[in-house]
Amino acid sequence: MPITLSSARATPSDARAFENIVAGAMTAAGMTPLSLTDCLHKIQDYGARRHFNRNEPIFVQGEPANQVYRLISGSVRLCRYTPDGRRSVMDFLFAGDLLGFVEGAHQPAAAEAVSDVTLVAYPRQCFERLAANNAGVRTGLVRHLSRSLEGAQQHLMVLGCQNGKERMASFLLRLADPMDLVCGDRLDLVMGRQDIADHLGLTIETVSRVLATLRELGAILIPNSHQIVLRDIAALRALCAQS
Amino acid sequence: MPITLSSARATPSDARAFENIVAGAMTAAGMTPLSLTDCLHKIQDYGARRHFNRNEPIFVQGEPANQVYRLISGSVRLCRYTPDGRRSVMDFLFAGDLLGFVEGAHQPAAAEAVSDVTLVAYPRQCFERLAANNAGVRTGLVRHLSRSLEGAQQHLMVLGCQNGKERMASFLLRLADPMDLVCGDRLDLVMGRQDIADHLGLTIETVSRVLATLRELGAILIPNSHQIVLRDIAALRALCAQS
DNA sequence: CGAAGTCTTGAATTCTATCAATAGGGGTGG
DNA sequence: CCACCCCTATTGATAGAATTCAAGACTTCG
Repeated sequence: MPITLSSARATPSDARAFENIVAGAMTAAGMTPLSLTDCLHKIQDYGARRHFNRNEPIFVQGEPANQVYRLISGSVRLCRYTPDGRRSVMDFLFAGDLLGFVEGAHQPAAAEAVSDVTLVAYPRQCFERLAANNAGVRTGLVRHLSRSLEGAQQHLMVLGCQNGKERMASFLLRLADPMDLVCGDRLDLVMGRQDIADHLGLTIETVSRVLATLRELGAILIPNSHQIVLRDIAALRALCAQS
Repeated sequence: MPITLSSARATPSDARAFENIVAGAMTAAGMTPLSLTDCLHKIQDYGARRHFNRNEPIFVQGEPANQVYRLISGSVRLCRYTPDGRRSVMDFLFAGDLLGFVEGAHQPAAAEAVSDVTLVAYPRQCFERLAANNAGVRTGLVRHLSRSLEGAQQHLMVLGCQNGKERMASFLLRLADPMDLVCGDRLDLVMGRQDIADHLGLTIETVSRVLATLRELGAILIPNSHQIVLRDIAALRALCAQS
């Protein structure tokens, strides 16, 4: 069940409604093609709104990929497991992020709720039909995939070239990225130490120690284990110096 | 200069010829949409055939991305550099692989010839025009991006979860992947030890030592530094056991 | 043949993992 | 409201893995 942008296959009756809404939204917006996120957002009432509790699986690795998702609130970890139980947290996703846009028939990774999560799920066939008839959606899909690839490659650099302190600095700055950074900004760490460890290719103990080191260096404050104050952003930037 | 699949912008005169050829090829093939690779292959005489010597840059990180490439022969490393000179080899590419299909205006990574390389370069505008009018090309682009992302995530697992021996086993099996594996198969290592090290997040010395260890375990033979005989494939598979 | 580059091997150091114990925090039930 | 318990996080001591520094062997090529 690949994401075919051209095939004219049977679709649920909702699909036509989707397209009309999107078409209307696009013309109303004055020919500016909507981003993929905006498109899904406009039709989100047609998707199924779902809720997941902390640590609940949204989908598991290997299950049929027949839905695509848009995250409304909360945060999600995207991770892969080895047969012997090791885990790699590929990425963390937050409100507004997209999820489940894969080409193959099965989910190559699992998605789990880091905090309580609300999202909208769309049948994959509906999305494919939407894409088949809407150039803006196709552009958005390509952009989404490109950005995901870009992010994965940046993280490959982190895991391939950086030591513990540098990895943590990169992680904190990436978490803070959306906000325009000012020293003293408070950062919420919704994910636990084990999640961070599996994301950075370290152990939970090393994560703790590295955070303590950054605090001793004066780069951060740790008011509690779920909050970090970025005390010296220049120092953090210097640590993770990567292009 | 994003890869817009829908915009009707001015294109070079060659673009129309591209489309006709591809359209012809597709109908001749009996409505089976061509893959992106096949599409580019069919029109490769319209691209510029170029040659690069060993270690020569094909494009550098940050340069304007205004061409896309299809590798005819030889092998290429795709890598990123940090300001302080560290290098991460994101991937190795071989004959038939695609290169340079990025969304942004600039190359996020560098491409360098590992061995002598022959490739075909197409102006990006031509490709975009082709994609705008050809559903098969769009499908192929999505598939290419999805597979690249899949590969990057698999490598994230390697760097995040595996030790030296396991990384090397994963690397050898991935290199051998296209051929259906038989114990005793000989593998050509076109890339040097430093390339392998920067790909696996190790040092050149560790790469040497890990290879020696795998030889002592009986998993491989090393007739010379550019060839590896896969002596015990089951042992290699057991080492890199990842789903 | 010589020289430069690449690869291998050795010894010491550094970083991270592992094992183990303690401390903190949040929620539940008395 | 407090006490208790479970889960999570921190800290310490030790072991192990990979890096670093250094020297020597092998290739390749002029």
